[in-house]
Amino acid sequence: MKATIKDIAKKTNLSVATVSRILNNKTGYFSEKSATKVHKAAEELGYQKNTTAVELVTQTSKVVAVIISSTKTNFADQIIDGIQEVAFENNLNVIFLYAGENDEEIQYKSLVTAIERSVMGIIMVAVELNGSNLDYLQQSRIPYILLSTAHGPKGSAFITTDNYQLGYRATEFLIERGHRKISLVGNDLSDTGTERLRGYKDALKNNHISFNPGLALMGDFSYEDGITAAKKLFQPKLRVTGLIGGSDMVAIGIINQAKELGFSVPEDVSVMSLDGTNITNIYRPIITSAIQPFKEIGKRGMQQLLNTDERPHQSQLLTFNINEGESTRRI
Amino acid sequence: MKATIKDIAKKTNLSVATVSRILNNKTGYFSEKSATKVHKAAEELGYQKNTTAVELVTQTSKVVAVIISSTKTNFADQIIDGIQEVAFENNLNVIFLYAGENDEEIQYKSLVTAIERSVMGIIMVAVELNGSNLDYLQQSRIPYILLSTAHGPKGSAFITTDNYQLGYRATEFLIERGHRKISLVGNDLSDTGTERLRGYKDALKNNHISFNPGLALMGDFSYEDGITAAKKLFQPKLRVTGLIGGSDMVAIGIINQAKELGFSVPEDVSVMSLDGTNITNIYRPIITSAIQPFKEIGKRGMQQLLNTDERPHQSQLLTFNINEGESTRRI
DNA sequence: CTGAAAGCGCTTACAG
DNA sequence: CTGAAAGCGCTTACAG
Repeated sequence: MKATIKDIAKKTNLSVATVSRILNNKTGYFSEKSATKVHKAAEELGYQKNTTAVELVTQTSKVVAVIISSTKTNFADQIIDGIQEVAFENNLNVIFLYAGENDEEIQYKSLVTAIERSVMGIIMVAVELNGSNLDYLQQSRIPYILLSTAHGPKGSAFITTDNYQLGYRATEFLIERGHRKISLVGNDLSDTGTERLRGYKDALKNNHISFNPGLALMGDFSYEDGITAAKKLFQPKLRVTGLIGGSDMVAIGIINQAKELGFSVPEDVSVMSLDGTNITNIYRPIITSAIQPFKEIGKRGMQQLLNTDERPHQSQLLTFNINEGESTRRI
Repeated sequence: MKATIKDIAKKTNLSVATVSRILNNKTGYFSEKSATKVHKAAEELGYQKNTTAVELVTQTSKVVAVIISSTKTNFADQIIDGIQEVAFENNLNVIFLYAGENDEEIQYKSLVTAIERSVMGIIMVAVELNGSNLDYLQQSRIPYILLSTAHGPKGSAFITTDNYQLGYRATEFLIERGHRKISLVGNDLSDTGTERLRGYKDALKNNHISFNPGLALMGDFSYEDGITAAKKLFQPKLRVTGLIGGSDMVAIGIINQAKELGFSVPEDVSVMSLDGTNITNIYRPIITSAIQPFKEIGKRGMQQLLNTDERPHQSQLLTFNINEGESTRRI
């Protein structure tokens, strides 16, 4: 059996109340002499505080649960880093739960795990909550925030990169370098993808380029989306000069398939991406990319959760920079 | 305030005992009529079970804590998948804690979080525990297991790929293809790295190639290790024909730096790696790699934790296959 | 089928 | 400075 404060009380001939006060260092409520005895006994018994009991009696928790959509989303690493950094500064514990790839059942199970433990807050990373899960989350009354996803309705707060600008400025970037046949590839049909598409269209329009629906290929940000798009757009002949991948993986898919078909990047075709994780620096050619501030998204998410009491959650759209690599060129 | 079973009891004019039995579906201990009333009241009150209280009173936990060394280790994703799969089958909850990159303080904090919650088991992924943290973990009496790391001493159980064979067979693979000047790059000084080095040396010896200490460059499995090694071994002229990177990142570092110096892979030099994560298929050239069974490591780790009672933990060394990509050739 | 009671490990007014 | 007591939300023998 694990030792409890009762065991310490018995061993030191003190009450559990006094032991508790000493262990929690409630200065002024105990004598040095008792303190020494208690600490010695605790040490000898190998005492471990039972946080579960503490949380029950104090009705508080110092735990934030982070629910992540999947382990396949490599940008989540940076968001996690940001969350951890702020949590560490504020002496909070963070537990992570993986909710699979849009799997409603696993998503629900991870919500249950977090909610039934009465965590102090929940951060959802890149999770598209379906209706009933969102209801469940809201009903719990636990403060929450959505990162790297943009749910307009239902009044949930979210923090993400400005997806409209992502679409707009990437398109503009290629236009400024002489491209006019530009494809947008691998974005999904959620707010994230549709905002990017809107930005793409507006950038074309403002530069007097007519929108060609055949060049906006939606998907789910996957490597395969890039492969598919390249097959479609590069055969029987190159129908575009520039492509924007909805993620780094999409861009790499495009480039690999371009090579497969005998085209060079950026000599024959320019390719850029919209995430800018570390892989863009490690791949060759180095990939031109809009670098999303993922770590900052994580930090702000955690900070905002801590300020719950002061004001209602507010959504934030963050800005970004475009890093010019070796996968694009002026034509 | 959140609703409790006491609220339900009041509303239904039943005792908390009966309410508890109904909510836990202890068949035979309640009438259909009461059950209906209770479920209705629970629904109306938005009742949420308080798992913290349940764990306290039943003195059990259905939570396994997984402590991961860092978000930079990309193979951890597959291990996580394996762990989740088995946990899901067994109706267990898994919480993940990130412990930084060999940071003793964060490592300790994550251990505290897990231990003070009396989780039913702890899985350490790619974590090198220092002495006092290991003591702390063992003292807690919570079952634990180490994945993808090999601590010989202190009787901890671990599951990992056979690192000796990894070193041996990768070296042999290159020797069979005519290479005799072979370098091993980027492995660390822990059991993992030293076992690989031992396998490398034995493979050389068994093939009558003398060991050259200048070709065994240790490191910490990083991209930079690959860059550094290539600078050292490729200038002023190529001093090796084949290299084995201790991780996919090390191999990519070598290849990128080779390109930088004007060498082609595999025409001028062959490079292979010892992880085999997805990036080896996405990079070009496709990287020849010993594919570690990471997902299997995760599954077995979780399974073994579940069998704690039956027999003491046992260490396992798993086998692997080598996938021939485009980054190596016969010479 | 149901309830009263004890208890999980801890904290904290209240009283001295 | 210390202790007795109540209570956090729940479960479960025990008794009926």
